[in-house]
Amino acid sequence: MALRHAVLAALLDGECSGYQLAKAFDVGVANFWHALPQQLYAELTKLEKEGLVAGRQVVQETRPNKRLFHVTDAGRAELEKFAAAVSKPSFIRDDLLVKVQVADRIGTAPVIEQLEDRASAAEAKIELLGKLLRQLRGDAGEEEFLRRGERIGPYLTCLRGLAFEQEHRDWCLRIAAVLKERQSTHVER
Amino acid sequence: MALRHAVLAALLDGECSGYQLAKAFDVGVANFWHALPQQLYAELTKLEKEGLVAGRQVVQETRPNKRLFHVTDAGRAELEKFAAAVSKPSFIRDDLLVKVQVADRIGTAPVIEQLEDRASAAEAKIELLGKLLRQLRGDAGEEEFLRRGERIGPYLTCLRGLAFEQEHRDWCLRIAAVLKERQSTHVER
DNA sequence: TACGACTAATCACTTTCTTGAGTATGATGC
DNA sequence: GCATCATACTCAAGAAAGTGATTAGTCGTA
Repeated sequence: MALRHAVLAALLDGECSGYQLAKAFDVGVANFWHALPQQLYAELTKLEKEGLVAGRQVVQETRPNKRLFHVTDAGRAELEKFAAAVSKPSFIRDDLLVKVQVADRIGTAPVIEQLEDRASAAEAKIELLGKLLRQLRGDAGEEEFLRRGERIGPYLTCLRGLAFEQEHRDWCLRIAAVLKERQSTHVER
Repeated sequence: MALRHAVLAALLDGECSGYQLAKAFDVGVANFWHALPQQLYAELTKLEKEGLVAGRQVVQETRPNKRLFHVTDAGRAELEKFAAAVSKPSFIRDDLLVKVQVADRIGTAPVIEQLEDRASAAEAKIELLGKLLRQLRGDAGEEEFLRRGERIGPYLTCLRGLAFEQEHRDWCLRIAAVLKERQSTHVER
């Protein structure tokens, strides 16, 4: 039940619309949670009903009207309660790992291809996150920023995202190499 | 829809019961998928109905009877199809990250505590995985084993699990340290 | 000899996530 | 001038995942 909290967390950095939120959940926020637009709209509706966020209609001339949401006091309280509660452990859950687990039994070729695709995707994400981090910390160095920066929360989650993607890329490349070498040496499969 | 494939993957290493499977999903298999016993029993039932696994009753004297399942040819085919299909990208999805994102806004103390708990949990998992890896590769060194070992799939996923846990632990400790230092220097929060 | 842990599993239910389609308008590109 | 993209959102249906409780015999231990 943490999508709601992820939404509250994202809205804490300023009023925004469901649409903008959906974008955020595709880049920065994606480092700690992922969701499709439909889920976000649905969650916003629920949160509004429960009084944890409030929305206001913004009439626009050249674009469709939109609703901007912000976190209410009750919403903040809910977040605080959430932060104090025990968190469930985090798990890796990845299709590709299932495939690697059985790759040596059922054929390595398609898995190698996917490992390499994943490595490229991770590489792209790494660059993106690097930019995001530089942007967040401005002129300051990392140590300096973490000591004295105003708002470090998003920076810290991005660091995690970055480390995750780097680890992911390295693993993908290493495993791809291992499987390739085996493919070429013992051809008996 | 990959719990079914995770189950098939786990059963590929030998016939086992729902109960044994549940144990496996708590240690080794947990490196690529996690599920509760109830989910596994339910999935096994479905898989059996679809002919992807087959079970046989084993009557026991001193323990409750059990059903041992193995993957059928159709199940193998399904796994092969799955391995060849594109995999959806993997996301981090972690309560604790949501909390860190807002920690500097709503109070760091409970978050620091949880970060340290997580770090210990990760440490324990790291040791466990280290043992598992040594066990899997037997006498051989890692490089050697990966080149010539019979069954390297589980080893490769464990490597990923290990790297993940190490990264997780390091991040938790670093972030806890950062938040602590801020707590002590600018006390104005 | 009572207590809890282990083996082995099932039932009932809820929440969450995904898929796919649909609406409407303005801006941008070829 | 036609196509596609971006903004902004909604609805419905279904699959997947998660939660909680329950049964019941056996084994070790305090």
